[in-house]
Amino acid sequence: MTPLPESEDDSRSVGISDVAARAGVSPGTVSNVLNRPERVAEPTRRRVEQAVRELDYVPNSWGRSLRSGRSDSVGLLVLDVTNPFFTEVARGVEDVASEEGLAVVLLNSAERQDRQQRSVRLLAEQRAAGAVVMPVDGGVDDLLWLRKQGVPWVLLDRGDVGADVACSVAVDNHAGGMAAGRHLVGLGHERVIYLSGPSRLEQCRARLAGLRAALEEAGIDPDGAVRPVFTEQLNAESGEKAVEELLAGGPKRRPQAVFCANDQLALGVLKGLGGRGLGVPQDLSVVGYDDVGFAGLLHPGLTTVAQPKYEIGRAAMRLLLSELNETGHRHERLRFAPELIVRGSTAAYRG
Amino acid sequence: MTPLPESEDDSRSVGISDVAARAGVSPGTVSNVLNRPERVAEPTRRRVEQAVRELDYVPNSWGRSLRSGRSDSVGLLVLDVTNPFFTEVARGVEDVASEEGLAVVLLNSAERQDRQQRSVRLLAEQRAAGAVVMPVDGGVDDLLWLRKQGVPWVLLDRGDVGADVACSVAVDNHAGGMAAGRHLVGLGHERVIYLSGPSRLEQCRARLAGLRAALEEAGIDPDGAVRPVFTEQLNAESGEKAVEELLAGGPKRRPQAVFCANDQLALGVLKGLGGRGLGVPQDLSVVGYDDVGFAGLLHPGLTTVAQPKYEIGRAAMRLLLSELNETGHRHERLRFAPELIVRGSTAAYRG
DNA sequence: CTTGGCTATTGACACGTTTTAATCGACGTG
DNA sequence: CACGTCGATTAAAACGTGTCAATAGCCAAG
Repeated sequence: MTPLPESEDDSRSVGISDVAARAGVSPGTVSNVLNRPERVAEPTRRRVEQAVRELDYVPNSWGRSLRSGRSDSVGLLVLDVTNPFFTEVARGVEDVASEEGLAVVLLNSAERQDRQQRSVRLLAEQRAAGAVVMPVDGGVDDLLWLRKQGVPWVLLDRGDVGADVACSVAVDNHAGGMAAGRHLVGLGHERVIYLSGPSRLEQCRARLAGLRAALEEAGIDPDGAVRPVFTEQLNAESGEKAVEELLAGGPKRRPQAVFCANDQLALGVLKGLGGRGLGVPQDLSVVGYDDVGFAGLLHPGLTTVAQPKYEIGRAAMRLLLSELNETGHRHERLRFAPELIVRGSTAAYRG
Repeated sequence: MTPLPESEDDSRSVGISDVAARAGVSPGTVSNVLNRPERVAEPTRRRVEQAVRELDYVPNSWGRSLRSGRSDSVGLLVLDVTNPFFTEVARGVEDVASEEGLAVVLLNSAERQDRQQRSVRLLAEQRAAGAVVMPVDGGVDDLLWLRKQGVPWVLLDRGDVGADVACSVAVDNHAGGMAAGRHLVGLGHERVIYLSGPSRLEQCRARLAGLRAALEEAGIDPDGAVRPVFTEQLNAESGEKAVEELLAGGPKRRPQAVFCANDQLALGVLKGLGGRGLGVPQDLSVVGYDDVGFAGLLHPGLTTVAQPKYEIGRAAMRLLLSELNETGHRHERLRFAPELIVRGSTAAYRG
């Protein structure tokens, strides 16, 4: 049996000089035809392009980057790949990057400091062009080191870090908490629980502050009216588990509303309340945060504070691009406004 | 004012030869100390390590890869970053890769052929060590080209492609459809709608076939009993929109159960039914597929066919690793078994 | 015919590493 | 003392590309 006349790439991969040889020109010319086609005369360019096609040549980006000192991939460091908030952001980042011909390396810190450190190290070794980062809540020392290594980054969803350190894009969490608070006050609720994530998260604290500000604004003493309850994680299991604590104190002291730092938490709360025979919104109003995909599809629909997730991702990537391109760059703080979306899970207090 | 005695990295990035100079050895020795420490004598090794620390040297992976011909990053090409099924898989892939010191480049084809092609091209240019791929349903020509370029890959969630082409890991969709079917038959349902995604998706077709097989097994003619309804996409919006068609034909011909190809679809269906005043499971049973996070937290809980998403990801990455390491590699087909999870959304038919 | 100017192309080097073969020094053995 | 051996280190050659100064070719002007 004679082997099929396969194409001739059985050898090691084909390099720029192979193409040059085939087209009867020098490697430098091939490089020019690839990178600055205007500098090379029409007929030679056509010959080279033909050779590229015939040999199925694909340039080696290591060599390119090594020589030019420029990489065309950026990092995206998130806290949790499985969180719908982050994936929506990731989609935004990816879309803009891909428009620009940049590849996105997704890194998942799983909210652990050591994994963040490893990821940062990797970005430095890869000499990534830049990164979009949602840091774990410890210090930003890793990140500062990364910038000193020549990899700039944009901060995502951390409103507390100043513009002296880096560009950042975030949503005004205080305003979000306030919007939720005003809504609840408007419905007549005066005894509300704030179901927070871990207290170390700046986002959680800012939302609480907003909620309290809304009550104060209405002449209600926030210390008496809002009780914060902290959970270990921002997921549904934590929310469901917290229900017991929410209801502690018996029916007389039962809260009139629960404002959750997260839709996942709210989901767990809804589940837990349902299991205990409490109706939403008849017995209790529930407000979430984020407006993730399922929020509008629950029954009742979840009233929640929406964040422009996809747009956040796009904006962060754009900020990074401008930092990469502009020569005299000044850091910029971008703040989006959250939007309250009223659905069926909140109703007037029937006192 | 004298400037602070900053560390001396104001110059361009520090290379291996800088370290060598500082430690009073040759670059080769530094390389050895980094890669094969046993070959270098104790005192020199210590000197070099010290110099590395003092200069804060971080090796440049381009140079390394260029020379050694080996990359330490693998691609993960998914159909939709925002789909919880994929993100869970991604987490599995990432975890195994990170154990092995490999970086994962996440690429999103958004189910579009052109974006898949671009991604494949990128992997070739980057000379990725390998890839885990969930291809769009067109042909696998792009992928075959990629392998010819020297980048091996493992197929994910596509049961129809043979082991002659590549390793693959998937879940037995036929068995999953059958499990759902048997469950519904056991509850007495004999008029069920299969709410499929696009008919071109092999997964959707296989699940339908399984459903039909279960009915046939019970002595019911599948052609009369199950009506397939196709949607454009596998998301909640499509599911909600499809409700109208599900109910077409009036209350007399109303289906007794709906089996959805996807939990997102099922979510939309639940929402749509609720809006029309139909109760689940009293008026209609609903079954989903995947068992994504919110499935158990809905009210009622969604009966669904669970897939070991995280394990799939891990297995795929392991398969890829073995292909990278083994010399004489033979492609392997790995098949996971789905598991039916019965919750509140299904009940016996009250005829 | 010579000179100058312009364009298209070419060599050669640099990028930061790894790796191989060669060198060096020291030490034990005949 | 000569010789071989062995371990530690080094010098130099790759890897595939981009860039830049230099060159060849060509035409028009002097």
